[in-house]
Amino acid sequence: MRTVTPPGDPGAETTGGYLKGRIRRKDIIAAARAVYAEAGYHGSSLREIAKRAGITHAGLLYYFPTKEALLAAVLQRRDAEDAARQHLDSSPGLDVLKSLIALAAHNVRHPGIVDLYVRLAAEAVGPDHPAHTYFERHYREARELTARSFRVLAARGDLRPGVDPELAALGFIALMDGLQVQWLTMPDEVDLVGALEAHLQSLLTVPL
Amino acid sequence: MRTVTPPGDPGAETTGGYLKGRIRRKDIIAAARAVYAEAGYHGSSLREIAKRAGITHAGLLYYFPTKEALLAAVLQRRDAEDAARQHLDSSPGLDVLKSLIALAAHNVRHPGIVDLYVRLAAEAVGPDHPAHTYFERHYREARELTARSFRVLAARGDLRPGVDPELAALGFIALMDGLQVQWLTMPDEVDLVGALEAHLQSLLTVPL
DNA sequence: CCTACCGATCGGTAGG
DNA sequence: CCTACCGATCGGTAGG
Repeated sequence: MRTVTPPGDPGAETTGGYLKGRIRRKDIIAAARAVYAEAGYHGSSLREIAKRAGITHAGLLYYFPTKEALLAAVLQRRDAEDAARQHLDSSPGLDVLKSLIALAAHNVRHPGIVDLYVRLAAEAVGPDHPAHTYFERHYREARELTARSFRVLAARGDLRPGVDPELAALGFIALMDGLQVQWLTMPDEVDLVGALEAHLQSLLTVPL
Repeated sequence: MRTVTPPGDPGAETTGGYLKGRIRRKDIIAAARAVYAEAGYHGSSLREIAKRAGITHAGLLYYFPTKEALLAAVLQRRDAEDAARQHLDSSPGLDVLKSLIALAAHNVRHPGIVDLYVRLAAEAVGPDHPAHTYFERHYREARELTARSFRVLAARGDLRPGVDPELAALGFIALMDGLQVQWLTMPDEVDLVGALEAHLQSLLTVPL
């Protein structure tokens, strides 16, 4: 065997290169997501990730030259999937808020995604963490899209008087995150979607 | 020197034993809190904690026989401090909710406590984590105390109609947690206390 | 992509 | 409480 394979070009990720390399990269990223979800980023070893992808850890480093490069690829893939799902770049308004709740409902059926997100977000609060900038951007974008949506609702008179769109947006995103932690800790006692709907309804003058 | 020192009796923690040993335990626990806050539990090493406490890691293990025993002591100490502050065991009602917001305001001035809590909670979502049971209990108790408070408000007519006390309680606790993560990630952009007050006000028919 | 290796670090123990 | 050690594991590199 030992056929021609692509170099460990950072930035190429899952696109570009030869077919075999693209498949390997996809497998490695999938394995990394699973292990990060179970053990966080710092708690994960390249050897464990590589084993699940069916190669050695030195082989993994052929495709992703450092541990951080692999994390970057995982985060990039998450963004690509979110964008592909297209729920979030519709025009601001009630639909955006509903699609955020739909995203939460989707996540409840895919606990691994929630695990990955919750663990990485908590690890990345420190400014030195390699995912810190990613989460700053992620939170800022989510908050601004949500704030715009609340402003649209306010202009229509659908927002309960006295509700500040910026604070409501901050709270809505925070509520999603906090609910995920409690839900992961005790899935049977936490109605994630119900709590989100109840919260949103309490901010509106119109039924959901 | 080498004077008589207490054995590594698990359960004794900071009470009991000789004075010197109690002081050492306190120092070690304080160092552990700081390191956990920076690196999480799994990311912390006994050597780093011991160094900050001014001993070797083998010396630390004389007082706390395993890494897990030290974590248990840290969690136990947190509960003791919360109980000593007595904010939380007043009778259910608006005062409890206000004191939770006051606790958040207190935490904003002590980021290390928030860091410790956020990191450990995220790590402990897995049922195998040594702090998992602690956080299950913690969440359940916080949620129940809050739910009781909302029920008291509802009976008085101070709760906005349509608000379910159980879901509101779940949401209030989750909001606190989620806000803490965003606040740690970008302190300048997040008004933690303002968002909590705005949220609580939106659930009430009376001014805060 | 693998084998084989490196230096560093880990939690824990032996023995005083 | 320390010195000295153990086996295990880590990310990364050399060299094919």
